[in-house]
Amino acid sequence: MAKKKFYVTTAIDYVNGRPHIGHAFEKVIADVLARWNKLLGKKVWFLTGTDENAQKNAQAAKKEGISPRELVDRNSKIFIELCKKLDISHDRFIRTTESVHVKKSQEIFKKVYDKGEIYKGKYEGHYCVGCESFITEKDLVDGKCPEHDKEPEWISEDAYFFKLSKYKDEILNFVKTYIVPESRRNEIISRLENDELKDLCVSRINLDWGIDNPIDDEFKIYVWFDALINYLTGENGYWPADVHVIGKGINWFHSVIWPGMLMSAGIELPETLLVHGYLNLKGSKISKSLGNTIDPIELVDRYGSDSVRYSLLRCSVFEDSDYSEEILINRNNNELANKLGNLVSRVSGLAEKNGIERTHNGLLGKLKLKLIEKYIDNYELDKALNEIFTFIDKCNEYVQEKKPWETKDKKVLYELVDCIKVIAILLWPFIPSTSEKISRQFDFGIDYEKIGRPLDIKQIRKGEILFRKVENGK
RNA sequence: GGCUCAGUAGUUCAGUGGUUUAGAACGCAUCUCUCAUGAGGAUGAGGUCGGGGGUUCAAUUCCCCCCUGAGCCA
Repeated sequence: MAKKKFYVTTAIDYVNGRPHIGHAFEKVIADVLARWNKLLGKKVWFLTGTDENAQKNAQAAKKEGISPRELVDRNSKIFIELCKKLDISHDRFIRTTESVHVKKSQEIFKKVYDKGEIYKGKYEGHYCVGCESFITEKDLVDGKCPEHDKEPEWISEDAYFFKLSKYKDEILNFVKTYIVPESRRNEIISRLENDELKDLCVSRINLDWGIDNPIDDEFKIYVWFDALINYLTGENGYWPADVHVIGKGINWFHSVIWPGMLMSAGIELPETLLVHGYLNLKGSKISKSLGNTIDPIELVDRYGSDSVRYSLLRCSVFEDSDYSEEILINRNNNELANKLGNLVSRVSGLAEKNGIERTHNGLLGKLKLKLIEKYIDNYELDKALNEIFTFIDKCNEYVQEKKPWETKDKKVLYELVDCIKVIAILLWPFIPSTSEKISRQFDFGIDYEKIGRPLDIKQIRKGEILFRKVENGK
C-alpha cells in the first residue's frame, strides 16, 4: 500500500527586516504538523521560504544604500538560520527570486491570461506601500492607511486585472470546508456574502524590482500573485497542499485570491487553511517602533531550541497569546526541567541501579491518547501538550506512591520507563531534540507503533540533565 | 463606521445546549518524602464567572442593552 502523503507550508516571509518571534511561532506550528505526520508514517513534504519580490524589499534596500538583490540575499540567510536553529524539518526553503519560481509564476499568469481571465484596464486608487495593496476611500483614517499610519499614494495607471469576481460563488462554497478555525472562516464567509467581490489588479507598472509580466514587459506581476504561487513552485509532486499555515493578517489572500487563482488556472485546490493568531509581547503588539521585539535566534542561543519551541507551542494556535522571555523561563523551569526532566532523571537513575522487569503497564492507562490525537488533528497543539504534561504529572505521582527507591520494584520501574518511552514519542513533534536524547538514553526508537508495544529491556543509564533551570531576570 | 470574537481566582487560561461544592497550571501558604535537576508528593487560601435588565422554580451558561479590549474590512 502506498504511503499517504502530507504537504504542509508556511507563509513565505518578507525579508525587509529580521525575523521576529511571530515568524518562529508559525514555523514551529507547521513543523509539529510535519513531524506528527511523519511519525504516523506519512510521506511528508514541508515547504517554507521567503517572499523577495515585494516592493518593500526594494525600499528597504534603497534605505540602506544597497541593491535589492544584496538585501534579499543577505536577509533570507537569516531566515534560513532561524529554521536551522529551531530544528525546523522543512524539506525545501523557497526563495521567490529563484528562476524556477519566476518561470512558474509567469507560466500561471500566462495560462490565466490565455483563458481570457486576465484583461487590461485602468486602475485608479490609493495604494499603500506598507500593505502592498490598494485601499478603498472608506478605509482611510484621516487620509492615512490605518494599519501603517501612512498616507497612501494616489495611483492612476494602466493595469491588468484578474477576473476574481467570476469565482465568487465557487470560492464561497469552497471556503466552508477550507478555513480553520471557524471564527476566521466566518469572517471570510460574511465578507463574501455581504460585499461585492471585485476583480483583482495583478500588475504593477514602472517598477524595477519584481517578476516581469510575461504578456507586457512594461509591467511586473503583482507581488501577491507571484507569492502565492510559491506553494506550487515548491511542491515537488506533493500538490495539493494538505495544510497552509498562515497568520490571520493574510487570511483574505489565502482564502479568496489563492483559490480563485487556482480555479482559473484549473489546478486542484488545497485541503486546509490553518489561520493562527498573533503573539503579543506583554500585552501589546509586536512592533519595531515600540522596540519590544524579541529576536528568536537570540532566544534559541540563550535557552536552546526545545525550550523556545515548547514555550511557543504552549500558546494558543488560534487565539492571540501573550509571550515573553519570562513566560519562556517559567515553562522551561516548571514544566521541562522540574516535571519532564526530573522524571527522566529519577527514573533512569533508579532503573540503572535496580534494573527493570517486564509486566503489564497499568500506568499507561492514565494516558488519554485518543484525546491527544484528536487535539492534534484539530490543530489544538497547546491542548495536546497540556494533556501530555498531565500524564507526566501522573508518572511523578506514581513514583511517589510506589516508592521504588525503597521497594526496588523492577516492575514498577518497567512501567515508568515504558511510559517515558511513550512520552518521548508523543513529544517528538514538539521537542524533537529532547525526545531523541531520551530515546538514546533508554535505547528505543521513535516510532508511533511502539506506543502500545512492550518495551525491549536493555541496560539503562542515567543520562545528562535534559533542561537547565534558568534564574529569572537572567 | 460595518461585521466578528473575547471579558471566569494575583497571573495565563479551561469549562458549562440552565440543576446540588465553577476547574487546571503558575504564583502564594502549610505539611511531607528523599530516588531525582533544593526536584517530587499532599493540603489550603483566592472568584458576587465585565456591568445592568429580561426569560425561568433556577443563569456564569439563553435573550436584550451598555462598558472595556481585540480582530477582519479585498
